[in-house]
Amino acid sequence: MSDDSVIIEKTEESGRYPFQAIERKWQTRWEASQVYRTEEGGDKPKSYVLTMFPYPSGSGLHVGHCKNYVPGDVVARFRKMQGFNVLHPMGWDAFGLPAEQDAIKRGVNPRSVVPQLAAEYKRQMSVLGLSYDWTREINTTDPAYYKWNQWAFLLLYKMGLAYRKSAPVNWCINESSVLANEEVVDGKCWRCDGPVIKKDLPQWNVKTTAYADKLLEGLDKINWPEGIKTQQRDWIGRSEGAEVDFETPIEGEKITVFTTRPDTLWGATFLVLAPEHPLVDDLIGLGTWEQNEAVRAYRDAAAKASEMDRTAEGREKTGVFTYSYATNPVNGDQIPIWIADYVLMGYGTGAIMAVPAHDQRDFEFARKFCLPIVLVYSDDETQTEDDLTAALPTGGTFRAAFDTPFTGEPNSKETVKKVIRWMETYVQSDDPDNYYPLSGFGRGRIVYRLRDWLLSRQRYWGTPIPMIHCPKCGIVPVPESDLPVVLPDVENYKPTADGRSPLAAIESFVKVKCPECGDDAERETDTMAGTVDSAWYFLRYTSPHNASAAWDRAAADYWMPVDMYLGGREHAVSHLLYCRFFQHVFHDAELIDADEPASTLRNQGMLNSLTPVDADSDPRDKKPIKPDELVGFDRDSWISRFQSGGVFPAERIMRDVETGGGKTEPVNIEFQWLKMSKSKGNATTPDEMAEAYGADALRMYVLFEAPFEDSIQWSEERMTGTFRFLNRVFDIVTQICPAYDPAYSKRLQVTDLAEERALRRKTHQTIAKIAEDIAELRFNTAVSALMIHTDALRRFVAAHGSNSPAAHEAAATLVKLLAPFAPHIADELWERLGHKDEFLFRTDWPIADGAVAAEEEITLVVQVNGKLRDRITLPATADATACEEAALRSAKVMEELNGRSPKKVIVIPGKLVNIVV
RNA sequence: GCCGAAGUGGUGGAACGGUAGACACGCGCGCCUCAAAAGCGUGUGAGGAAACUCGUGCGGGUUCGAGUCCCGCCUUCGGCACCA
Repeated sequence: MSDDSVIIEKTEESGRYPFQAIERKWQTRWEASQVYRTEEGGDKPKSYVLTMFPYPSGSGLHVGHCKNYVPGDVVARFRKMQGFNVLHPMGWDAFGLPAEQDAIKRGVNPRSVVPQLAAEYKRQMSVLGLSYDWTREINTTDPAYYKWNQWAFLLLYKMGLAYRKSAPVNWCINESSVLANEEVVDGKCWRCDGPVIKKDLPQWNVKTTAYADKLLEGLDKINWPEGIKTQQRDWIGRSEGAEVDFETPIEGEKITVFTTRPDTLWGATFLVLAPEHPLVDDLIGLGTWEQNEAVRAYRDAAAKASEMDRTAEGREKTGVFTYSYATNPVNGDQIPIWIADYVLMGYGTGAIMAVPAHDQRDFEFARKFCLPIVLVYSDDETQTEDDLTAALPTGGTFRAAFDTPFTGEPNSKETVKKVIRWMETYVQSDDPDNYYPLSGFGRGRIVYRLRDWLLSRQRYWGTPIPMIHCPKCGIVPVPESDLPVVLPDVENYKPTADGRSPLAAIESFVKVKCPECGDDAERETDTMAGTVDSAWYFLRYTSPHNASAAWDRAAADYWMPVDMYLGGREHAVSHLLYCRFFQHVFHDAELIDADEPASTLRNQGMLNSLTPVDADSDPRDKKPIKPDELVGFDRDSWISRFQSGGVFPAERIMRDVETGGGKTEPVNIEFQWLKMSKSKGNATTPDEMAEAYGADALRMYVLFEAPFEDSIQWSEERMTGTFRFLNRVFDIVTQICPAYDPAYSKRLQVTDLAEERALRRKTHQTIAKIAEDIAELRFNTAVSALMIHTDALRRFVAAHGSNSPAAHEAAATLVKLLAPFAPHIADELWERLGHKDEFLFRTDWPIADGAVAAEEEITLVVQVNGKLRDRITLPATADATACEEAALRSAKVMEELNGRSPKKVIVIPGKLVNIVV
């Protein structure tokens, strides 16, 4: 390593430390010596630090990515120095639409683009000094990776968790692609904002619903942010209630509804079916031709309407009567059957009993269509339905009018349970005058809002689903020994007109022999959703090169679960739910010990950039304008102009795509803090910042500027703070270097010099403080503590010179504590202190000596009636009595008391005395 | 509408129920310099000459003591939204 021991001197004229040379030098050395290779085994504890892996796009990294990657890097480096075996890997989540769309646009195969993009990301990550073990790099588009997606799919299939079903799906017209529910935002496609309609296609689904309860229970034992847990609970949406059967005029067909309020059955005055309900067709035909046409028209309109139209805010209830009636099982009433789109086929049974007196939606529907309203609960028996202006979901007692065992019961969960028990056992009566149902017309049931995971995509750039359709044998899984089913090259990336994936057009891919009968068969042409790739990638990192299994059992059991998982809040219910599902499935299949993927999860904040936007665009979502589209754009002066005078006019260049020429048109400009992204034109690259201030200063800036979970308002100006700090560190440590004795600890002893003791105290307090702060992800206060410590050292050296072992201890400790945050300058200064051929990554975290860290004196705060009146310095040994006496002796207190005697004295020894008069 | 997070100087932000504003940006003054930049030192919540007083979105409460805990509002930002 001595071959490149470049002597780097501070460039005198600039007054800045030579960060560029230092960073290049150490990045080269780290790479050459493979310092970040994961170590396993020994008797060290393990720590798996994982940052969500990126989708490598063509625009590369910007400084906003530092908000994700730098904190993880600090934790990984810290744990390593603390003596853990650390797994800190990185990879590429590279399947999916953006690469494919780019391919369509530019006519290139994503297969050839992904490695270039990944290489560029990797280069930029190295510029930032991130300590990834690149020998464990994974790429989801590598057949050696997605082979195991296919293996996992076959496992789900064998476990009965994967099934094919023709179902209405979200279909984005623009992208000609199926979307998962969470990919539909406000009824529009999350990616292109295009309209989303319902379309019937045979789809592969996975029974996540079978794991609903396990996914709920698992939340209780993991240390994840409460907000994420709440979102997952809401998404799963467990709801306890009952199914109730209603007889219909159609022979042998019942309508089963789901209700959370079976206790209000006596108030059910009509039924409502979802337009897609299978019985709708049978019910049509019982009315006149015109009537049936109206029902048909309504159903067809509902099918065509986009999700946005159907769920639009404050929308008036719509619906249509089927001219059929069902029988209310508790009283034999014939109640009308309606169809309305506020009832959703995907939830419960797709049918409800409407109880307008106690449900607001049913109430609105009943009032609009003049349907009867019957109160089941009321405050008194004289209350009538006519007075109602809104439904009464709570309150009141069960009315006497219904001749049930429930008269007088409160409107409560207990009553609901009683009714369910009664329903399940209710038997027919002999009394011919009363209508009584057959026994068991209803039963308790739990339903979930969670729907099964739709993972078919009619797209090219994804993992082929390893299934074969045989005319004789039906659906046959590809034998495991034939995996991977390799994604072939393709000429055309667009889906076929019938909605099948581009793979359907490749005969050599589609044509296959059935593994069971050997006859001609066809391959499945759907590919998997990208969320499959990320649902188990953390397991692959534990043994990324294993060719015979998705993971090595021993390695996975050693590293799992992830100890610290860092990523954005936007994955709350998609990725973070699916990866938990996979982990539970693998656990149940006895393939892994851990049943949860990550014991601790934390969400970092965003990094926002002050961005010029079109002031006249949609106020909730103002359109950013790229700087190069604005005539005479000057960031600083435009921002100050906006801040002093608000919106102002400018000229925007409208490029003509065909001719390449441009004309301008007027636009009103304002500035908004928007999440940094290349597509908005508001991004700054880490390369620029590393060039101007160094990666270390950039790292420290994103750590220092705001708490980990908060957003940062990007400001290059403010980065000067951490940059100046690193310069001061460089100056003071290099100043100490000539006198520095690496064996300083032998010379450390109890000293008469108070300043020396104070410096050592600060050193040891800082060690403890930084360790605590990193463990809690409080990087901003950790950086602050480093600044305070550096300042203490500088003052000490200014006053007492650099010969003191206390100063050497402070300097060496400072460099070590700095290492997780600013690894380049730390390694450089460590070397300059004489520790040749060492990497701080491989050294030990300093140990705080509690005795040295203990304060000698305390500042006693003296309050009178809770107001600060005096501060007294006392020896740290002062006990409660000494504190109280000192406080009462205080001249300021005597003046304040003015002869009055204290009523009460509160003493917190060593801290505070409060005298109450 | 429901759920979640948060409101502290000119700015980003500190603060186990115990000195509000650590640390930093900006700004003022001083040193260095022919001058500037950089750097170093120093000051910087508001009012006041000072002693002091007032100050953590608003209104109550608990407490010897509240930015912190409780109740009710207001505002901002996320997420969900006819889920029977």
